[in-house]
Amino acid sequence: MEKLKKARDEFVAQWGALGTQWGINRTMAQIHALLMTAPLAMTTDEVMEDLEISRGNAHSNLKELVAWGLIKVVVKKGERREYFEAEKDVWQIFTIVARERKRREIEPALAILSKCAEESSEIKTVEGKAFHDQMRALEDFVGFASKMSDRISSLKYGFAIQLATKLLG
Amino acid sequence: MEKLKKARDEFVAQWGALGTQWGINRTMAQIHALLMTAPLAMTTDEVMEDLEISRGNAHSNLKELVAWGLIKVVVKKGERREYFEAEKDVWQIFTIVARERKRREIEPALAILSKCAEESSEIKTVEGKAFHDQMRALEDFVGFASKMSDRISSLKYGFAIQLATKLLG
DNA sequence: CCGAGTTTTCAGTATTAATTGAAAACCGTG
DNA sequence: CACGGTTTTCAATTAATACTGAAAACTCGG
Repeated sequence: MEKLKKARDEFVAQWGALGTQWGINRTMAQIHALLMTAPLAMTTDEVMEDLEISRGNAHSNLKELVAWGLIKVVVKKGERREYFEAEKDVWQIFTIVARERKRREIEPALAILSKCAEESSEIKTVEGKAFHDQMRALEDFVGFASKMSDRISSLKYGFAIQLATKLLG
Repeated sequence: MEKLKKARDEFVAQWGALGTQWGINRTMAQIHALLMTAPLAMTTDEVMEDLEISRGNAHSNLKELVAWGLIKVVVKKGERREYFEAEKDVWQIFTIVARERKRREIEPALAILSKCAEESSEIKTVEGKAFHDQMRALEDFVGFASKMSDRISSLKYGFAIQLATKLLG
Protein backbone atom coordinates (compact mmCIF):
# COMPACT_ATOMS: atom_id res chain seq x y z
CA MET A 1 0.00 0.00 0.00
CA GLU A 2 1.24 3.43 -0.99
CA LYS A 3 0.10 5.22 2.15
CA LEU A 4 2.16 2.99 4.38
CA LYS A 5 5.28 3.51 2.32
CA LYS A 6 4.84 7.26 2.62
CA ALA A 7 4.35 7.15 6.38
CA ARG A 8 7.32 4.89 6.82
CA ASP A 9 9.56 7.01 4.60
CA GLU A 10 8.65 10.02 6.64
CA PHE A 11 9.41 8.24 9.85
CA VAL A 12 12.81 7.16 8.53
CA ALA A 13 13.66 10.64 7.29
CA GLN A 14 12.61 12.41 10.45
CA TRP A 15 14.15 9.90 12.79
CA GLY A 16 17.37 10.37 10.87
CA ALA A 17 17.20 14.14 11.33
CA LEU A 18 16.57 13.60 15.01
CA GLY A 19 19.61 11.36 15.25
CA THR A 20 21.79 14.40 14.66
CA GLN A 21 20.42 16.02 17.83
CA TRP A 22 21.17 12.86 19.74
CA GLY A 23 24.77 12.93 18.66
CA ILE A 24 24.56 9.84 16.43
CA ASN A 25 24.88 10.13 12.71
CA ARG A 26 21.94 10.47 10.41
CA THR A 27 22.48 7.25 8.50
CA MET A 28 22.66 5.15 11.63
CA ALA A 29 19.40 6.61 12.90
CA GLN A 30 17.77 6.10 9.51
CA ILE A 31 18.81 2.47 9.30
CA HIS A 32 17.55 1.94 12.81
CA ALA A 33 14.19 3.49 11.93
CA LEU A 34 14.01 1.44 8.76
CA LEU A 35 14.68 -1.85 10.50
CA MET A 36 12.44 -1.07 13.47
CA THR A 37 9.56 -0.79 11.05
CA ALA A 38 10.55 -3.57 8.69
CA PRO A 39 8.17 -6.52 8.64
CA LEU A 40 11.06 -8.81 7.72
CA ALA A 41 14.81 -8.84 8.26
CA MET A 42 16.68 -6.96 5.53
CA THR A 43 19.96 -7.41 3.68
CA THR A 44 22.67 -4.79 3.25
CA ASP A 45 21.64 -4.37 -0.39
CA GLU A 46 18.04 -3.73 0.53
CA VAL A 47 19.09 -1.11 3.04
CA MET A 48 21.38 0.53 0.48
CA GLU A 49 18.66 0.67 -2.10
CA ASP A 50 15.99 1.86 0.26
CA LEU A 51 18.03 4.72 1.70
CA GLU A 52 20.06 5.36 -1.47
CA ILE A 53 23.39 5.13 0.28
CA SER A 54 26.70 3.49 -0.55
CA ARG A 55 27.70 0.00 0.45
CA GLY A 56 30.44 1.23 2.74
CA ASN A 57 28.10 3.57 4.55
CA ALA A 58 25.40 0.92 4.95
CA HIS A 59 27.96 -1.58 6.12
CA SER A 60 29.62 0.51 8.78
CA ASN A 61 26.38 1.77 10.25
CA LEU A 62 24.85 -1.70 10.31
CA LYS A 63 27.91 -2.90 12.20
CA GLU A 64 27.67 0.01 14.59
CA LEU A 65 24.02 -0.81 15.31
CA VAL A 66 24.96 -4.42 15.92
CA ALA A 67 27.68 -3.22 18.32
CA TRP A 68 25.08 -1.20 20.22
CA GLY A 69 22.84 -4.24 20.33
CA LEU A 70 19.98 -2.44 18.65
CA ILE A 71 19.96 -4.83 15.69
CA LYS A 72 20.96 -8.47 15.25
CA VAL A 73 22.44 -10.44 12.41
CA VAL A 74 20.23 -13.32 11.37
CA VAL A 75 21.33 -16.09 9.05
CA LYS A 76 18.78 -17.89 6.94
CA LYS A 77 19.52 -21.47 6.07
CA GLY A 78 20.51 -22.03 2.50
CA GLU A 79 21.34 -18.30 2.20
CA ARG A 80 24.81 -16.94 2.21
CA ARG A 81 24.22 -13.27 2.89
CA GLU A 82 23.39 -11.77 6.23
CA TYR A 83 20.05 -10.35 7.20
CA PHE A 84 19.55 -7.70 9.85
CA GLU A 85 16.63 -7.33 12.18
CA ALA A 86 15.94 -4.72 14.83
CA GLU A 87 14.94 -5.13 18.43
CA LYS A 88 11.37 -3.84 18.48
CA ASP A 89 10.45 -3.97 22.13
CA VAL A 90 10.48 -0.44 23.52
CA TRP A 91 11.73 -1.40 26.96
CA GLN A 92 14.56 -3.40 25.42
CA ILE A 93 15.46 -0.46 23.20
CA PHE A 94 15.44 1.82 26.21
CA THR A 95 17.71 -0.40 28.28
CA ILE A 96 20.14 -0.81 25.39
CA VAL A 97 20.33 2.94 24.82
CA ALA A 98 20.65 3.56 28.56
CA ARG A 99 23.48 1.06 28.83
CA GLU A 100 25.32 2.55 25.88
CA ARG A 101 24.91 6.11 27.08
CA LYS A 102 26.15 5.13 30.49
CA ARG A 103 29.21 3.59 28.92
CA ARG A 104 29.91 6.52 26.61
CA GLU A 105 28.82 9.47 28.73
CA ILE A 106 28.58 8.65 32.41
CA GLU A 107 31.56 6.39 32.97
CA PRO A 108 34.15 8.66 31.31
CA ALA A 109 32.76 11.60 33.28
CA LEU A 110 33.08 9.64 36.49
CA ALA A 111 36.67 8.76 35.68
CA ILE A 112 37.58 12.41 35.15
CA LEU A 113 35.82 13.55 38.30
CA SER A 114 37.43 10.86 40.46
CA LYS A 115 40.85 11.72 39.13
CA CYS A 116 40.42 15.45 39.66
CA ALA A 117 38.94 14.96 43.12
CA GLU A 118 41.83 12.71 44.05
CA GLU A 119 44.51 15.01 42.69
CA SER A 120 43.11 18.00 44.53
CA SER A 121 42.51 16.27 47.85
CA GLU A 122 45.66 17.48 49.57
CA ILE A 123 45.59 21.10 48.45
CA LYS A 124 45.23 23.21 51.55
CA THR A 125 44.18 26.62 50.21
CA VAL A 126 40.58 27.82 50.41
CA GLU A 127 40.28 27.74 46.63
CA GLY A 128 41.79 24.31 46.50
CA LYS A 129 39.26 23.01 48.98
CA ALA A 130 36.40 24.58 47.02
CA PHE A 131 37.61 22.90 43.84
CA HIS A 132 37.98 19.58 45.60
CA ASP A 133 34.51 19.83 47.12
CA GLN A 134 32.99 20.65 43.75
CA MET A 135 34.68 17.63 42.17
CA ARG A 136 33.49 15.37 44.97
CA ALA A 137 29.93 16.67 44.77
CA LEU A 138 29.86 16.04 41.04
CA GLU A 139 31.50 12.66 41.44
CA ASP A 140 28.97 11.59 44.07
CA PHE A 141 26.05 12.68 41.98
CA VAL A 142 27.24 11.12 38.75
CA GLY A 143 28.12 7.90 40.54
CA PHE A 144 24.69 7.83 42.04
CA ALA A 145 23.07 8.43 38.65
CA SER A 146 25.13 5.61 37.23
CA LYS A 147 23.85 3.15 39.84
CA MET A 148 20.28 4.32 39.31
CA SER A 149 20.57 3.76 35.61
CA ASP A 150 21.67 0.16 36.21
CA ARG A 151 18.89 -0.51 38.65
CA ILE A 152 16.17 0.84 36.46
CA SER A 153 17.47 -1.01 33.41
CA SER A 154 17.49 -4.28 35.29
CA LEU A 155 13.79 -4.03 36.13
CA LYS A 156 11.16 -5.81 34.14
CA TYR A 157 9.05 -3.41 32.13
CA GLY A 158 5.89 -4.01 34.10
CA PHE A 159 7.61 -3.37 37.38
CA ALA A 160 9.23 -0.20 36.09
CA ILE A 161 5.85 1.12 35.02
CA GLN A 162 4.32 0.26 38.36
CA LEU A 163 7.10 2.00 40.22
CA ALA A 164 6.94 5.02 37.97
CA THR A 165 3.19 5.25 38.26
CA LYS A 166 3.55 5.37 42.02
CA LEU A 167 5.96 8.26 41.58
CA LEU A 168 3.73 10.03 39.09
CA GLY A 169 0.53 9.51 41.04
CA MET B 1 48.98 27.49 43.93
CA GLU B 2 50.38 25.68 40.94
CA LYS B 3 48.90 22.30 41.75
CA LEU B 4 45.38 23.63 41.73
CA LYS B 5 45.87 25.32 38.39
CA LYS B 6 47.06 22.04 36.92
CA ALA B 7 44.15 20.05 38.30
CA ARG B 8 41.69 22.64 37.10
CA ASP B 9 43.23 22.83 33.63
CA GLU B 10 42.97 19.10 33.35
CA PHE B 11 39.36 19.16 34.40
CA VAL B 12 38.56 21.84 31.83
CA ALA B 13 40.38 20.02 29.04
CA GLN B 14 38.81 16.65 29.78
CA TRP B 15 35.35 17.99 30.35
CA GLY B 16 35.65 19.67 26.99
CA ALA B 17 36.60 16.42 25.30
CA LEU B 18 33.65 14.76 26.99
CA GLY B 19 31.32 17.46 25.69
CA THR B 20 31.84 16.09 22.21
CA GLN B 21 30.36 12.74 23.27
CA TRP B 22 27.40 14.54 24.75
CA GLY B 23 26.69 16.28 21.47
CA ILE B 24 27.62 19.76 22.67
CA ASN B 25 30.67 21.50 21.34
CA ARG B 26 34.02 21.38 23.04
CA THR B 27 34.28 25.08 23.78
CA MET B 28 30.91 25.24 25.44
CA ALA B 29 31.79 22.34 27.71
CA GLN B 30 35.17 23.89 28.51
CA ILE B 31 33.67 27.23 29.45
CA HIS B 32 31.15 25.45 31.61
CA ALA B 33 33.90 23.52 33.38
CA LEU B 34 35.93 26.68 33.80
CA LEU B 35 33.09 28.65 35.34
CA MET B 36 31.89 25.78 37.51
CA THR B 37 35.28 25.78 39.16
CA ALA B 38 35.87 29.53 39.18
CA PRO B 39 36.00 31.09 42.65
CA LEU B 40 34.69 34.37 41.17
CA ALA B 41 32.55 35.40 38.23
CA MET B 42 34.61 35.90 35.05
CA THR B 43 34.54 38.31 32.12
CA THR B 44 34.55 37.36 28.45
CA ASP B 45 38.18 38.49 28.21
CA GLU B 46 39.24 36.31 31.08
CA VAL B 47 37.54 33.30 29.50
CA MET B 48 39.19 34.09 26.14
CA GLU B 49 42.60 34.34 27.68
CA ASP B 50 42.23 31.30 29.87
CA LEU B 51 41.08 29.00 27.09
CA GLU B 52 43.00 30.74 24.30
CA ILE B 53 39.99 31.17 22.09
CA SER B 54 38.65 34.03 19.98
CA ARG B 55 36.22 36.66 21.18
CA GLY B 56 33.48 35.45 18.84
CA ASN B 57 33.80 31.90 20.03
CA ALA B 58 33.80 32.89 23.70
CA HIS B 59 30.86 35.17 23.15
CA SER B 60 28.60 32.73 21.36
CA ASN B 61 29.26 29.90 23.76
CA LEU B 62 28.74 32.08 26.81
CA LYS B 63 25.40 33.14 25.35
CA GLU B 64 24.50 29.54 24.65
CA LEU B 65 25.26 28.58 28.25
CA VAL B 66 23.13 31.47 29.45
CA ALA B 67 20.32 30.25 27.18
CA TRP B 68 20.58 26.80 28.75
CA GLY B 69 20.48 28.39 32.17
CA LEU B 70 23.77 26.83 33.22
CA ILE B 71 25.43 30.20 33.75
CA LYS B 72 24.14 33.66 34.64
CA VAL B 73 25.17 37.17 33.74
CA VAL B 74 26.07 39.23 36.78
CA VAL B 75 26.58 42.98 36.74
CA LYS B 76 28.91 44.60 39.22
CA LYS B 77 28.09 48.13 40.20
CA GLY B 78 30.41 50.73 38.79
CA GLU B 79 31.52 48.19 36.16
CA ARG B 80 30.47 48.29 32.59
CA ARG B 81 31.35 44.83 31.37
CA GLU B 82 29.44 41.66 32.12
CA TYR B 83 30.61 38.91 34.39
CA PHE B 84 29.50 35.30 34.11
CA GLU B 85 29.01 32.83 36.90
CA ALA B 86 27.98 29.19 36.79
CA GLU B 87 25.31 27.36 38.70
CA LYS B 88 27.29 25.07 41.00
CA ASP B 89 24.63 23.01 42.70
CA VAL B 90 24.65 19.52 41.22
CA TRP B 91 20.92 18.97 41.48
CA GLN B 92 20.26 22.29 39.78
CA ILE B 93 22.68 21.39 37.02
CA PHE B 94 20.98 18.06 36.60
CA THR B 95 17.49 19.52 36.31
CA ILE B 96 18.67 22.14 33.82
CA VAL B 97 20.32 19.53 31.63
CA ALA B 98 17.29 17.25 31.94
CA ARG B 99 14.96 20.07 30.90
CA GLU B 100 17.10 21.01 27.94
CA ARG B 101 17.51 17.42 26.76
CA LYS B 102 13.81 16.89 27.01
CA ARG B 103 13.21 19.94 24.87
CA ARG B 104 15.81 19.03 22.28
CA GLU B 105 15.56 15.26 22.18
CA ILE B 106 12.34 13.97 23.66
CA GLU B 107 9.78 16.46 22.47
CA PRO B 108 10.77 16.41 18.79
CA ALA B 109 10.75 12.61 18.91
CA LEU B 110 7.30 12.63 20.40
CA ALA B 111 6.04 14.96 17.69
CA ILE B 112 7.30 12.65 14.96
CA LEU B 113 5.89 9.55 16.58
CA SER B 114 2.47 11.12 17.12
CA LYS B 115 2.32 12.28 13.54
CA CYS B 116 3.34 8.90 12.13
CA ALA B 117 0.98 7.02 14.44
CA GLU B 118 -1.85 9.31 13.41
CA GLU B 119 -1.15 9.08 9.70
CA SER B 120 -1.03 5.31 9.78
CA SER B 121 -4.09 4.78 11.95
CA GLU B 122 -6.53 4.00 9.17
CA ILE B 123 -4.34 1.68 7.12
CA LYS B 124 -6.02 -1.69 7.09
CA THR B 125 -3.31 -4.07 5.93
CA VAL B 126 -1.46 -6.33 8.34
CA GLU B 127 1.77 -4.46 7.72
CA GLY B 128 0.06 -1.14 8.18
CA LYS B 129 -1.30 -2.22 11.53
CA ALA B 130 2.12 -3.45 12.61
CA PHE B 131 3.65 -0.09 11.70
CA HIS B 132 0.92 1.78 13.50
CA ASP B 133 1.30 -0.36 16.61
CA GLN B 134 5.03 0.19 16.65
CA MET B 135 4.56 3.95 16.40
CA ARG B 136 2.02 3.92 19.21
CA ALA B 137 4.22 1.81 21.43
CA LEU B 138 7.13 4.18 20.92
CA GLU B 139 4.91 7.21 21.38
CA ASP B 140 3.50 5.87 24.64
CA PHE B 141 6.90 5.07 26.00
CA VAL B 142 8.52 8.36 25.03
CA GLY B 143 5.55 10.30 26.36
CA PHE B 144 5.83 8.42 29.60
CA ALA B 145 9.55 9.13 29.83
CA SER B 146 8.84 12.77 29.22
CA LYS B 147 6.41 12.94 32.13
CA MET B 148 8.82 11.08 34.39
CA SER B 149 11.57 13.51 33.55
CA ASP B 150 9.35 16.42 34.62
CA ARG B 151 8.32 14.77 37.83
CA ILE B 152 11.82 13.89 38.89
CA SER B 153 13.14 17.33 38.04
CA SER B 154 10.45 18.97 40.13
CA LEU B 155 11.49 17.09 43.25
CA LYS B 156 13.71 18.63 45.89
CA TYR B 157 17.13 17.03 45.94
CA GLY B 158 16.67 15.44 49.33
CA PHE B 159 13.42 13.84 48.34
CA ALA B 160 14.84 12.54 45.10
CA ILE B 161 17.68 10.89 46.98
CA GLN B 162 15.29 9.36 49.46
CA LEU B 163 13.11 7.98 46.71
CA ALA B 164 16.08 6.67 44.78
CA THR B 165 17.55 5.07 47.87
CA LYS B 166 14.32 3.20 48.37
CA LEU B 167 14.62 1.93 44.81
CA LEU B 168 18.26 1.03 45.19
CA GLY B 169 17.86 -0.62 48.58
C1' DC C 1 42.12 -24.67 -4.72
C1' DC C 2 38.90 -22.11 -8.03
C1' DG C 3 35.40 -18.81 -8.57
C1' DA C 4 31.06 -16.49 -7.59
C1' DG C 5 28.92 -14.26 -3.97
C1' DT C 6 29.49 -11.46 -0.08
C1' DT C 7 31.70 -8.62 3.43
C1' DT C 8 35.26 -5.42 4.85
C1' DT C 9 38.52 -1.79 4.38
C1' DC C 10 40.10 2.69 3.27
C1' DA C 11 41.97 6.63 0.51
C1' DG C 12 39.78 10.33 -1.46
C1' DT C 13 35.87 13.52 -1.51
C1' DA C 14 31.96 15.91 0.22
C1' DT C 15 29.38 17.76 3.85
C1' DT C 16 28.65 19.83 8.10
C1' DA C 17 30.06 22.20 12.28
C1' DA C 18 33.19 25.17 14.86
C1' DT C 19 36.25 29.05 15.06
C1' DT C 20 38.48 33.26 13.88
C1' DG C 21 38.99 38.10 13.55
C1' DA C 22 37.64 42.28 12.20
C1' DA C 23 33.91 45.43 11.44
C1' DA C 24 29.60 47.10 13.02
C1' DA C 25 26.39 48.05 16.52
C1' DC C 26 25.50 49.27 21.02
C1' DC C 27 25.67 52.09 25.40
C1' DG C 28 26.53 55.04 29.09
C1' DT C 29 29.10 59.34 30.17
C1' DG C 30 30.84 63.68 29.78
C1' DC D 1 26.16 63.85 20.21
C1' DA D 2 30.99 62.24 20.20
C1' DC D 3 33.94 58.93 22.34
C1' DG D 4 35.96 54.88 24.65
C1' DG D 5 34.66 50.66 26.26
C1' DT D 6 32.02 46.69 25.34
C1' DT D 7 29.08 43.41 22.97
C1' DT D 8 27.35 41.39 18.79
C1' DT D 9 27.45 39.85 14.14
C1' DC D 10 29.08 37.36 10.24
C1' DA D 11 31.87 36.19 6.03
C1' DA D 12 35.84 33.55 5.48
C1' DT D 13 38.60 29.82 7.13
C1' DT D 14 39.71 25.68 9.41
C1' DA D 15 38.69 21.43 11.58
C1' DA D 16 35.87 17.42 12.24
C1' DT D 17 32.84 14.05 10.48
C1' DA D 18 30.37 11.36 7.21
C1' DC D 19 30.12 9.13 2.75
C1' DT D 20 31.53 7.04 -1.62
C1' DG D 21 33.18 3.59 -4.55
C1' DA D 22 36.30 0.51 -5.84
C1' DA D 23 39.66 -2.83 -4.46
C1' DA D 24 40.92 -6.36 -1.30
C1' DA D 25 39.74 -9.95 1.70
C1' DC D 26 36.97 -13.42 3.04
C1' DT D 27 33.84 -17.72 2.51
C1' DC D 28 32.00 -21.75 0.96
C1' DG D 29 30.35 -25.16 -2.42
C1' DG D 30 32.08 -27.88 -5.83
